[in-house]
Amino acid sequence: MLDGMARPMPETHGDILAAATRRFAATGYRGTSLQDIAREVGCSKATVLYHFANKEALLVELMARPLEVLAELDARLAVLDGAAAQWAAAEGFVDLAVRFRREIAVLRGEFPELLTQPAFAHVQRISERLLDALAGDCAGPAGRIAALVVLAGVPEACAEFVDLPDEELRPALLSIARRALVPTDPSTHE
Amino acid sequence: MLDGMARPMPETHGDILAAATRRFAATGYRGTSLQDIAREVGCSKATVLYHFANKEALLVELMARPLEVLAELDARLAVLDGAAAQWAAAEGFVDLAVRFRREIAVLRGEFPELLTQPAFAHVQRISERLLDALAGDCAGPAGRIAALVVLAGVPEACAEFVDLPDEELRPALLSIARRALVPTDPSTHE
DNA sequence: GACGAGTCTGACCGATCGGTCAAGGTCTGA
DNA sequence: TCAGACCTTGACCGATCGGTCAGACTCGTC
Repeated sequence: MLDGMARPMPETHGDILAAATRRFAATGYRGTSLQDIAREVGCSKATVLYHFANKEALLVELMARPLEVLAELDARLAVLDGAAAQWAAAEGFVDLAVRFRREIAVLRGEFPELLTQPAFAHVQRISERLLDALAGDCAGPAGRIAALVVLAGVPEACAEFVDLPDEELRPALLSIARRALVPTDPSTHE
Repeated sequence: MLDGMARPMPETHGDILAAATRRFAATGYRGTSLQDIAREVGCSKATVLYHFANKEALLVELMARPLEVLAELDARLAVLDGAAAQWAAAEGFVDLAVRFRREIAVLRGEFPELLTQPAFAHVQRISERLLDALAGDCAGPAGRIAALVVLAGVPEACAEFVDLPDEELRPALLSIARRALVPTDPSTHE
Protein backbone atom coordinates (compact mmCIF):
# COMPACT_ATOMS: atom_id res chain seq x y z
CA MET A 1 0.00 0.00 0.00
CA LEU A 2 2.94 2.31 0.71
CA ASP A 3 4.89 1.37 -2.38
CA GLY A 4 3.99 2.27 -5.93
CA MET A 5 3.41 -1.32 -6.96
CA ALA A 6 2.81 -3.95 -4.30
CA ARG A 7 1.75 -6.89 -6.52
CA PRO A 8 2.67 -7.91 -10.09
CA MET A 9 -0.90 -6.75 -10.91
CA PRO A 10 -1.85 -7.31 -14.48
CA GLU A 11 -5.31 -8.26 -13.22
CA THR A 12 -6.15 -4.85 -11.74
CA HIS A 13 -8.15 -3.99 -14.84
CA GLY A 14 -10.36 -7.04 -14.35
CA ASP A 15 -10.65 -6.48 -10.62
CA ILE A 16 -11.94 -2.97 -11.21
CA LEU A 17 -14.42 -4.17 -13.82
CA ALA A 18 -15.72 -6.87 -11.48
CA ALA A 19 -16.07 -4.42 -8.60
CA ALA A 20 -17.86 -1.94 -10.85
CA THR A 21 -20.30 -4.65 -11.93
CA ARG A 22 -21.13 -5.45 -8.31
CA ARG A 23 -21.52 -1.83 -7.26
CA PHE A 24 -23.53 -0.78 -10.32
CA ALA A 25 -25.84 -3.75 -9.84
CA ALA A 26 -26.29 -2.92 -6.15
CA THR A 27 -26.83 0.85 -6.28
CA GLY A 28 -27.20 1.69 -9.97
CA TYR A 29 -24.89 3.46 -12.40
CA ARG A 30 -25.64 6.97 -11.22
CA GLY A 31 -25.82 5.83 -7.62
CA THR A 32 -22.26 4.51 -7.69
CA SER A 33 -19.29 6.88 -7.52
CA LEU A 34 -15.79 6.12 -8.77
CA GLN A 35 -14.76 6.41 -5.14
CA ASP A 36 -17.17 3.57 -4.25
CA ILE A 37 -15.59 1.33 -6.87
CA ALA A 38 -12.05 2.24 -5.81
CA ARG A 39 -12.91 1.47 -2.19
CA GLU A 40 -14.25 -1.98 -3.13
CA VAL A 41 -11.14 -2.77 -5.17
CA GLY A 42 -8.82 -1.38 -2.51
CA CYS A 43 -7.12 1.20 -4.70
CA SER A 44 -7.39 4.93 -5.32
CA LYS A 45 -9.93 6.63 -7.55
CA ALA A 46 -7.04 7.78 -9.75
CA THR A 47 -6.13 4.15 -10.39
CA VAL A 48 -9.64 3.43 -11.63
CA LEU A 49 -9.30 6.31 -14.06
CA TYR A 50 -5.86 5.11 -15.12
CA HIS A 51 -7.35 1.81 -16.33
CA PHE A 52 -10.56 3.32 -17.74
CA ALA A 53 -10.83 6.60 -19.61
CA ASN A 54 -13.92 7.65 -17.65
CA LYS A 55 -16.95 6.31 -15.84
CA GLU A 56 -18.84 5.61 -19.05
CA ALA A 57 -15.96 3.49 -20.37
CA LEU A 58 -16.52 1.13 -17.43
CA LEU A 59 -20.13 0.71 -18.43
CA VAL A 60 -19.30 0.24 -22.10
CA GLU A 61 -16.73 -2.49 -21.45
CA LEU A 62 -19.08 -4.11 -18.96
CA MET A 63 -21.88 -4.33 -21.50
CA ALA A 64 -19.73 -5.21 -24.51
CA ARG A 65 -20.39 -8.97 -24.51
CA PRO A 66 -24.12 -8.78 -23.68
CA LEU A 67 -24.64 -6.21 -26.41
CA GLU A 68 -22.69 -8.35 -28.87
CA VAL A 69 -25.01 -11.26 -28.16
CA LEU A 70 -28.02 -8.96 -28.38
CA ALA A 71 -26.89 -7.85 -31.84
CA GLU A 72 -26.58 -11.51 -32.87
CA LEU A 73 -30.14 -12.12 -31.69
CA ASP A 74 -31.29 -9.09 -33.65
CA ALA A 75 -29.66 -10.44 -36.81
CA ARG A 76 -31.29 -13.82 -36.31
CA LEU A 77 -34.73 -12.23 -35.89
CA ALA A 78 -34.34 -10.06 -38.99
CA VAL A 79 -34.99 -13.00 -41.32
CA LEU A 80 -38.09 -14.17 -39.44
CA ASP A 81 -41.58 -12.79 -38.97
CA GLY A 82 -44.94 -13.61 -37.45
CA ALA A 83 -45.18 -16.43 -34.93
CA ALA A 84 -41.71 -17.75 -35.74
CA ALA A 85 -40.13 -14.38 -34.93
CA GLN A 86 -42.19 -14.06 -31.76
CA TRP A 87 -41.11 -17.49 -30.58
CA ALA A 88 -37.44 -16.95 -31.40
CA ALA A 89 -37.48 -13.51 -29.78
CA ALA A 90 -38.86 -14.89 -26.53
CA GLU A 91 -36.39 -17.75 -26.43
CA GLY A 92 -33.43 -15.60 -27.42
CA PHE A 93 -34.27 -12.82 -25.00
CA VAL A 94 -34.77 -15.14 -22.03
CA ASP A 95 -31.49 -16.83 -22.89
CA LEU A 96 -29.68 -13.50 -23.02
CA ALA A 97 -31.23 -12.25 -19.80
CA VAL A 98 -30.31 -15.41 -17.91
CA ARG A 99 -26.74 -15.62 -19.23
CA PHE A 100 -25.90 -12.01 -18.54
CA ARG A 101 -28.14 -11.38 -15.56
CA ARG A 102 -25.30 -9.87 -13.52
CA GLU A 103 -24.49 -7.35 -16.22
CA ILE A 104 -28.14 -6.64 -16.97
CA ALA A 105 -28.82 -5.92 -13.32
CA VAL A 106 -26.61 -2.87 -13.84
CA LEU A 107 -29.22 -1.29 -16.08
CA ARG A 108 -32.06 -1.55 -13.56
CA GLY A 109 -34.33 1.36 -14.18
CA GLU A 110 -31.65 3.53 -15.70
CA PHE A 111 -32.04 1.78 -19.02
CA PRO A 112 -33.81 4.65 -20.83
CA GLU A 113 -31.32 7.30 -19.76
CA LEU A 114 -28.27 5.12 -20.32
CA LEU A 115 -29.42 4.48 -23.87
CA THR A 116 -29.16 8.18 -24.63
CA GLN A 117 -25.38 7.96 -24.28
CA PRO A 118 -23.83 7.91 -27.76
CA ALA A 119 -22.01 4.64 -27.13
CA PHE A 120 -25.38 2.87 -26.90
CA ALA A 121 -27.20 4.63 -29.72
CA HIS A 122 -27.74 1.45 -31.76
CA VAL A 123 -29.21 -0.43 -28.79
CA GLN A 124 -32.28 1.79 -28.93
CA ARG A 125 -33.21 0.55 -32.38
CA ILE A 126 -32.40 -3.04 -31.57
CA SER A 127 -34.59 -3.08 -28.49
CA GLU A 128 -37.43 -1.52 -30.47
CA ARG A 129 -37.19 -4.31 -33.03
CA LEU A 130 -37.08 -6.85 -30.23
CA LEU A 131 -40.23 -5.35 -28.76
CA ASP A 132 -41.94 -5.55 -32.15
CA ALA A 133 -40.99 -9.19 -32.52
CA LEU A 134 -42.24 -10.04 -29.02
CA ALA A 135 -45.48 -8.17 -29.67
CA GLY A 136 -46.26 -10.32 -32.70
CA ASP A 137 -48.81 -9.23 -35.28
CA CYS A 138 -51.55 -8.71 -32.74
CA ALA A 139 -53.83 -5.82 -33.64
CA GLY A 140 -54.27 -3.16 -30.97
CA PRO A 141 -51.94 -2.42 -28.08
CA ALA A 142 -52.43 -5.74 -26.25
CA GLY A 143 -49.46 -7.37 -27.95
CA ARG A 144 -47.13 -4.50 -27.25
CA ILE A 145 -48.26 -4.28 -23.64
CA ALA A 146 -47.53 -7.97 -23.11
CA ALA A 147 -44.17 -7.58 -24.84
CA LEU A 148 -43.24 -4.74 -22.52
CA VAL A 149 -44.22 -6.67 -19.41
CA VAL A 150 -41.94 -9.49 -20.54
CA LEU A 151 -39.15 -7.16 -21.66
CA ALA A 152 -39.09 -5.39 -18.30
CA GLY A 153 -40.10 -8.21 -15.99
CA VAL A 154 -37.72 -10.92 -17.15
CA PRO A 155 -34.49 -8.97 -16.53
CA GLU A 156 -35.79 -7.86 -13.16
CA ALA A 157 -36.53 -11.44 -12.14
CA CYS A 158 -33.07 -12.46 -13.39
CA ALA A 159 -31.43 -9.76 -11.34
CA GLU A 160 -33.32 -10.90 -8.28
CA PHE A 161 -32.53 -14.61 -8.69
CA VAL A 162 -28.81 -14.22 -9.41
CA ASP A 163 -27.94 -17.28 -7.35
CA LEU A 164 -30.45 -19.66 -8.90
CA PRO A 165 -28.75 -22.00 -11.42
CA ASP A 166 -29.36 -21.28 -15.10
CA GLU A 167 -30.98 -24.67 -15.68
CA GLU A 168 -33.73 -23.78 -13.24
CA LEU A 169 -34.19 -20.11 -14.09
CA ARG A 170 -34.26 -20.35 -17.88
CA PRO A 171 -37.11 -22.84 -18.37
CA ALA A 172 -39.23 -21.11 -15.73
CA LEU A 173 -38.83 -17.74 -17.42
CA LEU A 174 -39.38 -19.13 -20.89
CA SER A 175 -42.60 -20.73 -19.74
CA ILE A 176 -43.78 -17.47 -18.22
CA ALA A 177 -42.90 -15.50 -21.35
CA ARG A 178 -44.75 -17.91 -23.61
CA ARG A 179 -47.87 -17.76 -21.49
CA ALA A 180 -47.78 -13.98 -21.11
CA LEU A 181 -47.22 -13.09 -24.77
CA VAL A 182 -50.34 -12.68 -26.86
CA PRO A 183 -50.42 -15.21 -29.73
CA THR A 184 -49.71 -13.77 -33.15
CA ASP A 185 -52.93 -12.91 -34.94
CA PRO A 186 -53.56 -15.81 -37.33
CA SER A 187 -55.67 -13.63 -39.64
CA THR A 188 -52.56 -11.81 -40.85
CA HIS A 189 -50.55 -14.99 -41.41
CA GLU A 190 -52.31 -17.97 -42.91
CA MET B 1 -40.65 37.65 -11.61
CA LEU B 2 -39.12 40.85 -10.29
CA ASP B 3 -41.60 41.32 -7.48
CA GLY B 4 -41.87 39.25 -4.38
CA MET B 5 -45.25 37.83 -5.32
CA ALA B 6 -46.40 38.06 -8.91
CA ARG B 7 -49.56 35.89 -8.72
CA PRO B 8 -52.09 35.27 -5.96
CA MET B 9 -50.39 31.84 -5.80
CA PRO B 10 -51.89 29.51 -3.28
CA GLU B 11 -51.37 26.74 -5.88
CA THR B 12 -47.59 26.94 -5.95
CA HIS B 13 -47.39 23.92 -3.68
CA GLY B 14 -49.40 21.84 -6.14
CA ASP B 15 -47.51 23.21 -9.13
CA ILE B 16 -44.22 22.13 -7.60
CA LEU B 17 -45.56 18.68 -6.79
CA ALA B 18 -46.83 18.22 -10.34
CA ALA B 19 -43.54 19.39 -11.83
CA ALA B 20 -41.62 17.06 -9.52
CA THR B 21 -43.79 14.13 -10.62
CA ARG B 22 -43.04 14.84 -14.26
CA ARG B 23 -39.31 15.30 -13.74
CA PHE B 24 -38.91 12.29 -11.43
CA ALA B 25 -40.82 10.14 -13.91
CA ALA B 26 -38.67 11.37 -16.79
CA THR B 27 -35.19 11.18 -15.27
CA GLY B 28 -35.59 9.36 -11.96
CA TYR B 29 -35.45 10.60 -8.38
CA ARG B 30 -31.69 10.75 -8.15
CA GLY B 31 -31.42 12.03 -11.69
CA THR B 32 -33.56 15.07 -10.94
CA SER B 33 -32.17 18.05 -9.05
CA LEU B 34 -34.19 20.61 -7.12
CA GLN B 35 -32.92 23.10 -9.66
CA ASP B 36 -34.55 21.04 -12.46
CA ILE B 37 -37.88 21.12 -10.66
CA ALA B 38 -37.62 24.84 -9.94
CA ARG B 39 -36.84 25.53 -13.59
CA GLU B 40 -39.91 23.58 -14.72
CA VAL B 41 -42.16 25.45 -12.27
CA GLY B 42 -40.57 28.78 -13.09
CA CYS B 43 -39.46 29.65 -9.58
CA SER B 44 -36.27 29.52 -7.58
CA LYS B 45 -34.85 26.47 -5.86
CA ALA B 46 -35.33 28.25 -2.54
CA THR B 47 -39.07 28.44 -3.23
CA VAL B 48 -39.22 24.69 -3.73
CA LEU B 49 -37.54 24.23 -0.36
CA TYR B 50 -39.91 26.73 1.23
CA HIS B 51 -42.90 24.54 0.31
CA PHE B 52 -41.20 21.21 1.01
CA ALA B 53 -38.82 20.52 3.87
CA ASN B 54 -36.40 18.67 1.60
CA LYS B 55 -36.17 16.58 -1.53
CA GLU B 56 -37.40 13.44 0.20
CA ALA B 57 -40.54 15.26 1.40
CA LEU B 58 -41.49 15.77 -2.24
CA LEU B 59 -41.26 12.06 -2.85
CA VAL B 60 -43.18 11.20 0.31
CA GLU B 61 -46.09 13.52 -0.49
CA LEU B 62 -46.06 12.31 -4.08
CA MET B 63 -46.42 8.69 -3.02
CA ALA B 64 -48.83 9.25 -0.15
CA ARG B 65 -52.04 8.29 -1.97
CA PRO B 66 -50.62 5.31 -3.90
CA LEU B 67 -49.11 3.93 -0.70
CA GLU B 68 -52.39 4.42 1.11
CA VAL B 69 -54.17 2.37 -1.53
CA LEU B 70 -51.38 -0.21 -1.41
CA ALA B 71 -51.90 -0.56 2.34
CA GLU B 72 -55.63 -1.08 1.75
CA LEU B 73 -54.85 -3.83 -0.74
CA ASP B 74 -52.51 -5.41 1.78
CA ALA B 75 -55.25 -5.43 4.40
CA ARG B 76 -57.70 -7.01 1.98
CA LEU B 77 -55.21 -9.76 1.11
CA ALA B 78 -54.44 -10.52 4.74
CA VAL B 79 -57.72 -12.42 5.21
CA LEU B 80 -57.32 -14.52 2.07
CA ASP B 81 -55.01 -17.30 1.03
CA GLY B 82 -54.34 -19.76 -1.78
CA ALA B 83 -55.92 -19.15 -5.16
CA ALA B 84 -58.31 -16.50 -3.81
CA ALA B 85 -55.41 -14.43 -2.51
CA GLN B 86 -53.48 -14.89 -5.74
CA TRP B 87 -56.43 -13.75 -7.81
CA ALA B 88 -57.19 -10.76 -5.61
CA ALA B 89 -53.52 -9.78 -5.51
CA ALA B 90 -53.26 -9.75 -9.29
CA GLU B 91 -56.44 -7.75 -9.73
CA GLY B 92 -55.61 -5.31 -6.94
CA PHE B 93 -52.05 -4.77 -8.07
CA VAL B 94 -52.97 -4.16 -11.71
CA ASP B 95 -55.65 -1.74 -10.56
CA LEU B 96 -53.17 0.13 -8.39
CA ALA B 97 -50.52 0.24 -11.10
CA VAL B 98 -52.94 1.58 -13.70
CA ARG B 99 -54.53 4.18 -11.43
CA PHE B 100 -51.24 5.59 -10.18
CA ARG B 101 -49.06 4.92 -13.18
CA ARG B 102 -47.72 8.48 -13.25
CA GLU B 103 -46.61 8.28 -9.63
CA ILE B 104 -45.29 4.75 -9.97
CA ALA B 105 -43.18 5.75 -12.95
CA VAL B 106 -41.21 7.82 -10.44
CA LEU B 107 -39.89 4.68 -8.80
CA ARG B 108 -38.52 3.17 -11.99
CA GLY B 109 -35.50 1.14 -11.05
CA GLU B 110 -34.78 3.09 -7.91
CA PHE B 111 -37.42 1.17 -6.02
CA PRO B 112 -35.01 -0.90 -3.89
CA GLU B 113 -32.90 2.05 -2.78
CA LEU B 114 -35.85 4.35 -2.18
CA LEU B 115 -37.38 1.73 0.10
CA THR B 116 -34.38 1.99 2.42
CA GLN B 117 -35.44 5.53 3.34
CA PRO B 118 -37.11 5.44 6.76
CA ALA B 119 -40.33 7.04 5.46
CA PHE B 120 -40.96 3.93 3.34
CA ALA B 121 -39.89 1.26 5.82
CA HIS B 122 -43.31 -0.42 5.95
CA VAL B 123 -43.57 -0.66 2.16
CA GLN B 124 -40.82 -3.27 2.15
CA ARG B 125 -42.91 -5.70 4.16
CA ILE B 126 -46.10 -4.97 2.23
CA SER B 127 -44.44 -5.63 -1.11
CA GLU B 128 -43.00 -8.88 0.21
CA ARG B 129 -46.47 -10.04 1.24
CA LEU B 130 -47.79 -8.97 -2.15
CA LEU B 131 -45.10 -11.04 -3.83
CA ASP B 132 -46.03 -14.03 -1.68
CA ALA B 133 -49.68 -13.69 -2.60
CA LEU B 134 -48.90 -13.41 -6.31
CA ALA B 135 -46.59 -16.42 -6.11
CA GLY B 136 -49.38 -18.61 -4.75
CA ASP B 137 -48.64 -21.89 -3.05
CA CYS B 138 -46.58 -23.24 -5.92
CA ALA B 139 -43.71 -25.42 -4.75
CA GLY B 140 -40.26 -24.41 -6.00
CA PRO B 141 -39.21 -21.01 -7.26
CA ALA B 142 -41.43 -20.98 -10.39
CA GLY B 143 -44.27 -19.20 -8.63
CA ARG B 144 -42.02 -16.54 -7.16
CA ILE B 145 -40.28 -15.98 -10.47
CA ALA B 146 -43.59 -15.45 -12.23
CA ALA B 147 -44.74 -13.13 -9.44
CA LEU B 148 -41.60 -11.03 -9.84
CA VAL B 149 -42.00 -10.77 -13.60
CA VAL B 150 -45.52 -9.45 -13.06
CA LEU B 151 -44.54 -7.22 -10.16
CA ALA B 152 -41.78 -5.57 -12.18
CA GLY B 153 -43.26 -5.75 -15.67
CA VAL B 154 -46.72 -4.35 -15.01
CA PRO B 155 -45.58 -0.99 -13.57
CA GLU B 156 -43.05 -0.62 -16.36
CA ALA B 157 -45.72 -1.18 -18.99
CA CYS B 158 -47.98 1.29 -17.17
CA ALA B 159 -45.25 3.90 -17.16
CA GLU B 160 -44.72 3.39 -20.88
CA PHE B 161 -48.40 3.60 -21.81
CA VAL B 162 -49.27 6.67 -19.76
CA ASP B 163 -51.53 8.04 -22.46
CA LEU B 164 -53.56 4.89 -23.05
CA PRO B 165 -56.99 5.13 -21.37
CA ASP B 166 -57.49 3.08 -18.20
CA GLU B 167 -60.32 1.05 -19.74
CA GLU B 168 -57.94 -0.30 -22.35
CA LEU B 169 -54.81 -0.73 -20.25
CA ARG B 170 -56.35 -2.43 -17.22
CA PRO B 171 -58.02 -5.44 -18.87
CA ALA B 172 -54.98 -6.05 -21.08
CA LEU B 173 -52.64 -6.10 -18.09
CA LEU B 174 -54.98 -8.22 -15.98
CA SER B 175 -55.18 -10.77 -18.76
CA ILE B 176 -51.38 -10.88 -19.04
CA ALA B 177 -50.95 -11.23 -15.29
CA ARG B 178 -53.43 -14.09 -15.08
CA ARG B 179 -51.74 -15.99 -17.87
CA ALA B 180 -48.22 -15.39 -16.54
CA LEU B 181 -48.86 -16.36 -12.92
CA VAL B 182 -48.41 -20.02 -12.10
CA PRO B 183 -51.67 -21.54 -10.82
CA THR B 184 -51.75 -22.21 -7.10
CA ASP B 185 -50.78 -25.80 -6.37
CA PRO B 186 -54.09 -27.65 -5.83
CA SER B 187 -52.35 -30.37 -3.74
CA THR B 188 -51.87 -27.92 -0.87
CA HIS B 189 -55.45 -26.64 -0.99
CA GLU B 190 -58.11 -29.20 -1.69
C1' DG C 1 23.92 2.26 -13.21
C1' DA C 2 20.76 4.42 -16.40
C1' DC C 3 16.64 4.47 -18.68
C1' DG C 4 11.97 4.13 -20.34
C1' DA C 5 7.59 1.85 -19.99
C1' DG C 6 3.99 0.68 -16.97
C1' DT C 7 1.50 1.35 -12.60
C1' DC C 8 -0.23 3.83 -8.70
C1' DT C 9 -1.22 7.82 -5.79
C1' DG C 10 -2.36 12.37 -3.24
C1' DA C 11 -3.51 16.78 -4.25
C1' DC C 12 -6.17 19.43 -6.75
C1' DC C 13 -9.89 21.38 -10.13
C1' DG C 14 -14.52 23.16 -11.61
C1' DA C 15 -19.23 21.84 -11.45
C1' DT C 16 -23.18 20.52 -9.18
C1' DC C 17 -25.60 18.66 -5.43
C1' DG C 18 -29.10 19.41 -1.28
C1' DG C 19 -29.89 22.75 1.93
C1' DT C 20 -29.67 27.46 4.82
C1' DC C 21 -30.45 32.23 5.55
C1' DA C 22 -31.27 37.15 5.76
C1' DA C 23 -33.67 40.37 3.28
C1' DG C 24 -37.45 42.20 0.94
C1' DG C 25 -41.84 42.00 -1.24
C1' DT C 26 -47.34 41.44 -0.92
C1' DC C 27 -51.28 40.92 1.49
C1' DT C 28 -54.84 41.04 5.41
C1' DG C 29 -56.76 42.83 9.38
C1' DA C 30 -56.69 45.82 13.34
C1' DT D 1 -50.88 53.30 9.20
C1' DC D 2 -48.67 49.70 10.78
C1' DA D 3 -47.79 44.93 12.45
C1' DG D 4 -47.29 40.47 11.14
C1' DA D 5 -48.28 36.33 8.36
C1' DC D 6 -47.05 34.68 4.08
C1' DC D 7 -44.29 34.06 -0.03
C1' DT D 8 -40.13 34.53 -2.92
C1' DT D 9 -35.43 35.32 -3.83
C1' DG D 10 -30.12 35.62 -4.53
C1' DA D 11 -26.19 34.64 -2.16
C1' DC D 12 -24.01 31.41 0.14
C1' DC D 13 -22.47 26.81 2.50
C1' DG D 14 -20.15 22.18 2.88
C1' DA D 15 -20.05 17.91 0.57
C1' DT D 16 -19.44 15.17 -3.28
C1' DC D 17 -19.17 14.40 -8.01
C1' DG D 18 -16.15 13.06 -12.39
C1' DG D 19 -11.83 14.05 -13.98
C1' DT D 20 -6.63 15.91 -14.33
C1' DC D 21 -1.85 15.96 -13.25
C1' DA D 22 2.84 15.79 -11.60
C1' DG D 23 5.43 12.84 -9.19
C1' DA D 24 6.98 8.45 -7.22
C1' DC D 25 7.68 3.58 -7.32
C1' DT D 26 8.86 -1.05 -9.69
C1' DC D 27 10.24 -3.32 -13.17
C1' DG D 28 12.87 -5.41 -17.62
C1' DT D 29 16.51 -4.21 -20.62
C1' DC D 30 20.69 -2.33 -22.25
